[in-house]
Amino acid sequence: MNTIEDILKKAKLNVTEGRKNILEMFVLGGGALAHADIEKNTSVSIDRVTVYRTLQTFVERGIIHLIPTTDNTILYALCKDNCSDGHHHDEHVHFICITCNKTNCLEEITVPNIQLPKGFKPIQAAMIVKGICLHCKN
Amino acid sequence: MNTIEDILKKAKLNVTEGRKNILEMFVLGGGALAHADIEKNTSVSIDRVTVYRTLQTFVERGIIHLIPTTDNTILYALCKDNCSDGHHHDEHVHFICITCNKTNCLEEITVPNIQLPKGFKPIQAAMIVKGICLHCKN
DNA sequence: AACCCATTTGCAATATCGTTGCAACTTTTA
DNA sequence: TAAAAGTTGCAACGATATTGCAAATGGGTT
Ligand SMILES: [Mn+2]
Ligand SMILES: [Mn+2]
Ligand SMILES: [Zn+2]
Ligand SMILES: [Zn+2]
Repeated sequence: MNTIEDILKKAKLNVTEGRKNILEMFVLGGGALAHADIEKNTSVSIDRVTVYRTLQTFVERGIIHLIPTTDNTILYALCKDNCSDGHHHDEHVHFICITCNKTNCLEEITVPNIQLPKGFKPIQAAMIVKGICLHCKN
Repeated sequence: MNTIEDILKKAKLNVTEGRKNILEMFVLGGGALAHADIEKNTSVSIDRVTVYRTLQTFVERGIIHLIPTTDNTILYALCKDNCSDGHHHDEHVHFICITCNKTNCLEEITVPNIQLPKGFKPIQAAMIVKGICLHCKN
């Protein structure tokens, strides 16, 4: 039935108006969101602090993940199903459109392995590509 | 003769105590630095605002470059010689050691090209690798 | 439905971070 | 050495983020 509530329950979180609202923005909107996007656009009014705490909780429970950015803003996007609790599996490439300024998770593109200098041991890698997105081309 | 002053002069900047001090930290230290590192460790006391403005100026003149991070902190490192004015050529991989917490520019490793989904046009790419660095291994 | 208890929320206070305008000071150049 | 240009520090401000605590809400029970 209701996807939004299911996600919250699966994460063992109480289903509250605020959480439903915020999660809905991720599920329906599709793209990446910043704290400010959420604070401004929720239908119900939600306190700033609650937004911070909700995002933090969602990250901890594997509902959303932080997106690396090149301009030190903080962005979040929905995780895939197999993320949970403290364990994320979001090693995909992120694409930032310089026209519409939206950030897309390219779930199907994984970060390539590269050859590091001798002595460096890689554990995790992130890749951010900037360019023109599908909708903004031509 | 004095490398520090040369770099400043080449960038058409006045040679001041503050700038010499900050630039020296980059040249001697070798690694990446955050605003806070600089504010705390300069031998002469330099105002917060001046540090901000100095870093900004150095970036504009191609002396240092911003380093992308995954935790939305802002880091800077020395540019290679061929960066100047507003034109940077720092598309190398950055390595963050999870032990010593230092960030290294891997100047010789360029960010690999990848195949994006149809319709996405790449313009610039960044890659950040986390792991254990040369000095912290074993 | 009324209750209890754990969880969640909002508010106020506080901390950190970064920017701007302006007057005083320093560096460069003549 | 004096004028002009460039740079700095201070104070004020704005944005962003964190914490403690009391009030409100949600989930489970009777
Ligand atoms: Mn993603
Ligand atoms: Mn670098
Ligand atoms: Zn776009
Ligand atoms: Zn290390």
